[in-house]
This record gives sequence, structure tokens and C-alpha cells, in this order.
Amino acid sequence: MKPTLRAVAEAVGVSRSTVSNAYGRPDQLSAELRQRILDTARQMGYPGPDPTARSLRRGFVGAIGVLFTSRLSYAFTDPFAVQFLTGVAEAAERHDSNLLLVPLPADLAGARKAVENAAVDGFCVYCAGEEEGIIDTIRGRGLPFVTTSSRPAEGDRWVGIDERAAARSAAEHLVELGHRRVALLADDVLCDGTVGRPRVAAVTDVPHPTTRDRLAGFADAFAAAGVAWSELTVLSAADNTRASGAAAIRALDVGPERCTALLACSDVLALGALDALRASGEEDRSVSVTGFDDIPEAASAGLTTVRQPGEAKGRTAADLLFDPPTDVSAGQILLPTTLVVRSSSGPVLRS
Amino acid sequence: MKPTLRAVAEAVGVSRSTVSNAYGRPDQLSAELRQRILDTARQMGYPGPDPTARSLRRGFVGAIGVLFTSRLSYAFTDPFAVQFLTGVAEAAERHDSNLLLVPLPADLAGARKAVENAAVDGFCVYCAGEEEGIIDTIRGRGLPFVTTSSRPAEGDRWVGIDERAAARSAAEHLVELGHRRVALLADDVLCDGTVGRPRVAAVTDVPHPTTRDRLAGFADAFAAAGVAWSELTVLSAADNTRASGAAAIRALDVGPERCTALLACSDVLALGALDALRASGEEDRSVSVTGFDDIPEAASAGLTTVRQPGEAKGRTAADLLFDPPTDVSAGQILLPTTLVVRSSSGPVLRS
DNA sequence: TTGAAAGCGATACCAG
DNA sequence: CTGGTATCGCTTTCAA
Repeated sequence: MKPTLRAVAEAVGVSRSTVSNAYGRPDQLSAELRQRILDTARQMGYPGPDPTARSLRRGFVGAIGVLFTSRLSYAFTDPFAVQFLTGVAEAAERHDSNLLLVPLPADLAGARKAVENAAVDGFCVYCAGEEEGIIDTIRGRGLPFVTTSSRPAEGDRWVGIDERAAARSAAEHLVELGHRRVALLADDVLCDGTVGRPRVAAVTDVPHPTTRDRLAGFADAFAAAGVAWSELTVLSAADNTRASGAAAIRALDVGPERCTALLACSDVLALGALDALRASGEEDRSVSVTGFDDIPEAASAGLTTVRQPGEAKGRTAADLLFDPPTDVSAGQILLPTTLVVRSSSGPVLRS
Repeated sequence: MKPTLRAVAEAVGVSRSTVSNAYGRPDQLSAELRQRILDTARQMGYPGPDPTARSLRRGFVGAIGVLFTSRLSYAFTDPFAVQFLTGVAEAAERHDSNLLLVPLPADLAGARKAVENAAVDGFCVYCAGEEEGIIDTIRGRGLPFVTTSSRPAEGDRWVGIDERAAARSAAEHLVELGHRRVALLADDVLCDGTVGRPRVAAVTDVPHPTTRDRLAGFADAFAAAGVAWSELTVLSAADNTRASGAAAIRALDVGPERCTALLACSDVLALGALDALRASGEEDRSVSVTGFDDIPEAASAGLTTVRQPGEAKGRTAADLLFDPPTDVSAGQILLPTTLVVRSSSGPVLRS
């Protein structure tokens, strides 16, 4: 067994408080005594105050949690998530805090448990999907948190973008290029595992808020151009990965006869779609494709997409967590987005 | 204040142990009583057992730490690190553990403190550089750990590759293609911040073990071809990023007159080098370039490189941490590497 | 400056 | 199946 602070105190012949002070409050005892304590401690192999015990006593952990939906390993699958994490990490570091990555099981009960068991001082909620129950759980623990979902509750700290307007900008771009027969691609549109072409009577039927907002934004632009929701083809991918994006396209014949453009809800899906189109022998640009996020790969692939500042989003979120805004209204921060036009989108090609 | 377990016990009129059991050992009490306890708890706003207190009592945290050198945000800058993390995350998840990302300050004292303060059950040491003092500190805490450095101590759990042989394979490839005048690129070769062309009398002077091993591997192949260490140009980048890789090349005239090939110690640096060469108007392939790691971007850039299984490395490391091998000899796992030849390397072009 | 005492919030063992 | 008791390892008033 490792020796405890108590053992050190006994060995030196002082009280536990004094030993504790030797570590945490050097100014509370003579430098000489302190040195003597530290020396014997080292000699006894005492590793310093136990972090857990200290946290319990102080009521402060020194770590913030980042909540992810689904498999933790997926967190790194999407470069956009990595950008976000980078920002959070940067801020955490600045505040001398560690980062605890917390994966949320798919079932609400399990997710609740994960949140209840995380030893942290607060949460950055990156996860998408069923956030309601999760946020309630955080609130139940009385911990501060910051969301990035699309619909922040009144008074909650939040950082995000105008999802709907951002999506609309991409769709308007395609409308201007003359596209009218288009497909929309998102992951798990109905949150029921349906892959391929789900039946979505109205965009309001889409459960996942971010997906819903982006699809709604796409729809807005086409509605303004006289194309109704029912005329849009909705495609659902198994999950937000390049491979699934490709699979979703492959499963359907999205050729020029069918659609002239495809709007994806993420770059990862869009890149997958490009992979599939290319593999199916489709000529480049016979189908215009747009993405969302503007991850690094988007640039090299020439993908037209909506850029959102991932790293800034993470950094801002963490900063909001560490330094609670005094003014409540300053607790919700809207970040800008930009449409980045590259080679993956172009005018409709007549055959 | 949030109510505590004690308060719930009093409210229900049972002992604290019973309430505790209601949460952690459902089989230790009647379903009926349990329900009654859970109900009043919810009603009182009791968020369930405090994670920190529980950890203290149980002597188990439910999280493992990943140690990174330098800035935490850098951890995500290198796609290879992301691959590694993905693997660790996958394993941690499988073992119902969270992941604590711990950035290590550059100074040893600070790094020690970071290790001492991390509330975890064990460490995956990904950091490079001064590992000695850090590993001692971990050992001092009596926590299990797994290293990925190039020189594991006897009896330590370790997972890695044969750095030197792997590097050699890349160099041999270039030798076969006829290259004799070459440059070697690594980050912070002398660990003193020198950028550009450091004076390295012998490869054994390189402090960082991984860098040293890889450079030594490169040198081995050229030595076998009759090219001495002193004839090799060593380049040092400020850090392991694409931009710094580019900058290191730009600072020197690595044109065909000077060198016909460049061997980088990481893909990130190699890609940066390609950027710089291209930007300086160098014709493609006038200088052959090789990397190390085989990150996703390497494939799309056509970079010849040494592939090491990043995700497997992380997964294996974490598994080794969770399931200590009974046989000590099984505690050190050597992963295979492969030379992946792409378009960035070719025969020497005569001018 | 130093030390004694009182918890922080929970769990485990063991008797009933 | 239930409850008393003894910690887990440390920090923090407050008095001396």
C-alpha cells in the first residue's frame, strides 16, 4: 500500500493539517518545516495528496466533460467533431482543466447514468439527438453546462449557428444554378434506423433538431423557387460517416435522370456521396453536391459547402462554461457561417 | 444545496446502506423498498450517488488518462494522434470507462503535477519526449500504465513498432530508386527549438527517442549504400505540423541541385514539405518525398509512407491497461509496419 | 505557526 | 433482507 498523508504526518511528527498545507499552501508554514515534510514524504514514497479525496473535500474536480452521442470512437470519426474538441481543449488548458470524454449510450437510461457518474465540474454538450433528458440530468446534478444544439432553452448557455439560414444559403446557391430536382441527404433522418429513402411527410416530422433545421433550410430555398417538400427526395444514411454517405447514394439511382443535385447535411456524407457517384461512373459534376461544416478534406475535394467555425465553437463553449457571463443575454452566442463555393457544384447539365 | 444520500435515508426512514444498495446493488433489497427509495429520492431532487465520493470509497475511478506532450490542442492537430485516440476510446468504451485527456506542461515539475492530480485508474502514455520523469511519477502513484515510446523498460507494458526498421524500409526504397543526396526532416530535432538545419554530429545526439530511432533507420539504409551520416542533410521543423513542415523546407533551398529526395519523420511534415515544394514551383516528383504513419490524407496526396496501425496501437494499449497480461512477456506487443509506395517517390530525375 | 476536530458523501462488512 | 459502524484520504475552520 502507498502511504497516506496521515502516515507522513506521523513520521514527521506533525499534524495532518500541516502536511496538507505543505502541499497546498506553502505560505502557511515555515519553508524549513515544509522542506522537511516534503523530503520525508518523498523518501516514504508518498505520491502527494490523492486527487479523488482532494476533489471530494474541495468540492471541485478540475475537469470538464464533453458529452457525445453514441460511440466515443465516432467522436473522432467526424473531422468536424475533432475541430470542436480542439477548441474545447484549448480553452480547458487555459483554465488548467482536464477534459473528460463521455460517450453516451443510445438508451436514455444508460445516458443518464453516464452523466450521473462523470466526475466533472461541468459539461459541454456536443451530442446531438435526445438532449432533453440528458440536460435534465445535468441540471439535476446542479452542474453548469453549455449546449450547442439548435434550440437552446431560455437562460441556458449556448453557442451555435443559425442552422436553418445556413442550410438555406447552400440550397439557394443550387437554385440559382438552375437545380430543381434535388435530393437531400442526412444521417438517420427518422432516428429509427431507416436507411435509404424514408417517408417523411413533412420536415417537422424529423426528430433530430439539427437535422430538422438543416433540412428545413434546404426546403425553404426550394419552396421559394416553387418546389414543394413533396417533390424533394430525402435520403437517409445509416450514420454520419463517409462510407454510409456513399452507401446511401449507391442504394438509389441518383443519376442525372433522377436528380441534378444533392444537398448533404454534413461534409462527411457529401464526400461519401461524391465517392459513390464517381465509383458509379457518373461524370464529374453531372450531379452537383454540397456539404456542411467545411472540414479540411472538403477543400481538397473541391466540395461546395457551408462553413461553420468548429474550433471557435468549441473554444467559445468551454469559455462560456468557465466564465459564466454576468449578463444572461451574453450567454447565448451565435456564430457566423459562410457559403464556400468550390467545384462540386455547377449549373444543371442538359443531356 | 443538493440533498445527499443521508438525507434520502432519513426521509425514507431507512439506513444509509440501504439507500446505497438501492442504487448500486438492486439485489440486496426488496424491489418494493427499492422503488420507494428511488421515488422519494427523485422527488427530493437527489441526483444519485456522488461520483467523487463513490470513487474515493471504492478506490476506483472509472476513467483512464491519456498523456500528451505539450499543448492539449495539439493532440488533435496530428491525424495520427487522432487515430491512436480513436483506438483508446474504443477500448475504454468496451470497458465502461471514460477517457481523461491530460496535457503535460513542458516543464517536468508541471508535468509531474499534472500526473499527480489526474483522477484516473491508469495511464496510456502517448506523449513523446522526456518520459522518464513522467513514468516515474506514475509509478510513484502506484498506477498501471502502458507506454508507446520506442524504448520500453523491462517489465513495463508496451505497444509499439520497430521504429528503426520501419524508417529504414522507407530509406531503402529511395536508395533503390537511386537517391543518394537526401534530406531528413523531423520536428525539433535537438529539442532546443532550433529550426532549419541543426548541427547533429551523430544521430545518437538526437534526444527524442522516436526521432532518433527513425533518423537512425534512415541513416542505416544510406550507410549501407555508402552514404555517410555527415553527407545527409538534417532539417528541423518547429513542431509536428504541416505548416512547420512547409516552413522548414522553404527556409532552405531543397531543389534538385541540392537533394533528390526528402525523408520526413511524419506524414504531417511530409505533406507540409510537398506543399512547400509545390508552392516554390518545383515540378512534381523532381524531389521524392516520403512520410511516416500513413494518415488518411497521405493516400489522397499520393504520399509514399510507412504505415503503422494507429487505431490498433491505441486499442491494444488500452486493452493492455485493462487486462494485465498474466505472462509478463505478453506485456510488450510489437505491431507491424508496411511501406506504402505511392506517387510522391520515384527515380532520380537527371537534368 | 501549528494542531485538534469535524466533516466531504458514500460503501462494505458483518451481525441481526 | 436490513442497519450499525468504520473507514476512504484529505482539507478546513478555529483555537491555542
